[in-house]
Amino acid sequence: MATKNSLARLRDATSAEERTQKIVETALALAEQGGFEAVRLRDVAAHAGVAMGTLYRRFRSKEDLLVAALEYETSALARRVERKPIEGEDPLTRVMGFFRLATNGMIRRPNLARALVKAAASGDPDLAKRVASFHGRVEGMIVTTLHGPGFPSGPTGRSSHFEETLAYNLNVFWFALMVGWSGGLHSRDDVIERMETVAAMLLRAAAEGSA
Amino acid sequence: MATKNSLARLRDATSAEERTQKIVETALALAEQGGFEAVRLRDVAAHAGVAMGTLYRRFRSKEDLLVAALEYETSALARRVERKPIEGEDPLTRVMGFFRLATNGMIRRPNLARALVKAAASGDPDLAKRVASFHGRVEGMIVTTLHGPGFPSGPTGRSSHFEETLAYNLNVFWFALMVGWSGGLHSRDDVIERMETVAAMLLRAAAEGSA
DNA sequence: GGGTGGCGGAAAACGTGTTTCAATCTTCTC
DNA sequence: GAGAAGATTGAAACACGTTTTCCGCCACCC
Repeated sequence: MATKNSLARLRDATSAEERTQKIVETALALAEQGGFEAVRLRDVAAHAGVAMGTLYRRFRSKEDLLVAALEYETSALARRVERKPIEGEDPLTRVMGFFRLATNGMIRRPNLARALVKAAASGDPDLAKRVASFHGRVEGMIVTTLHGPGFPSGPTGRSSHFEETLAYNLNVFWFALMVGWSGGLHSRDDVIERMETVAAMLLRAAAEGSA
Repeated sequence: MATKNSLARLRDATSAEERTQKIVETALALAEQGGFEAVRLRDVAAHAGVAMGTLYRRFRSKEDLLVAALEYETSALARRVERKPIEGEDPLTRVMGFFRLATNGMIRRPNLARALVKAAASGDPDLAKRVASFHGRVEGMIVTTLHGPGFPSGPTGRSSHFEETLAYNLNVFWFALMVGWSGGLHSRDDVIERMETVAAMLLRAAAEGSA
């Protein structure tokens, strides 16, 4: 039974982390096809090859799972932005480049986007940490984009409290627009246009405030 | 059976409008006590003295009912604002007075507030009209408050496209902050503080833009 | 006045998120 | 290698939003 151990290890390469990832990827795939309701947890468990109990050990609820999926997607966006930083002369141009990228990335798969937004806006206090983590990541990307390419983006870069507040506010606004889009209140172009208006205002006010 | 007719009519005085209102008020009461989950539609129907079928004839879903409840509450706020308009020298002071009032009004009953916000942010496209109506009302109040007391608030008052955009953006931002509060992302004081920061920025930018 | 059509009402049925439980399997410790 | 501690499984049970089904009542028509 010495092989049992190694076999078990091989199998366990399909465990823990990978198992969780499989669950998330399955949820993403189902959400992309049919939105929030299409993510039936029985199906997720079956496709991912785990039992319901396991799924619920990893995630407290359907919303929790979908917020995890949102973090997963956000990581992909972060890699994209790190690989090819947003270009542009002034901060407004760059920041709008970022929001255009993010918005298009979401809206390219509307069912998925709606499902993720719904989960993130569900208001479940149990999810606060995960949701905050997502927002924090996006804010980080905004700060980096504000600074522009070539700026040390790690903890080295001193980002002022001012910049962080600005990034926070831009992110809040963008998220709210996505919620509105998700609920059919406005179109993709509305999102971009509103975002541009507000970003211009906030950046101008910030520039003058710090000047 | 001639009396049957009049009796039926009397009963019907408890019907239609009043019946719907009773449903909404029951939902509000339950939500105030125990939040979104506590609004069990079986209970709502029982308390309001109607059958499930009736409830579903009036409202497409639980979210629909709660958004209707949100409109109901918004009407109360609108009456309050009309009776005693927000005072203050400059638009920023007034508009912050309004948001303080609205925020406190919501947060005074946190369970209810969370339930209403969740419904409004649910992203169901079927609810778009009702949700848009709610946002429109709040925007109307914001425009009125921006103008200040003594200003014709009816269709007489010419509110520029600029003011409407400003009100729209302020409302979007406020709603997003309420979503964040609802999800435990920040406190009541955070909401007020963030709102103040952004309102100051947007109003300043607007003043300069139109100058 | 007896059929008839339709509006609601009551309640059962259904789907899906969530929980539970006993049995089994893994892993870690000695 | 044996046993303990914990994780996983499979399946059933439960709760609640939503849908469907069936029934009675009232108005209207001949």
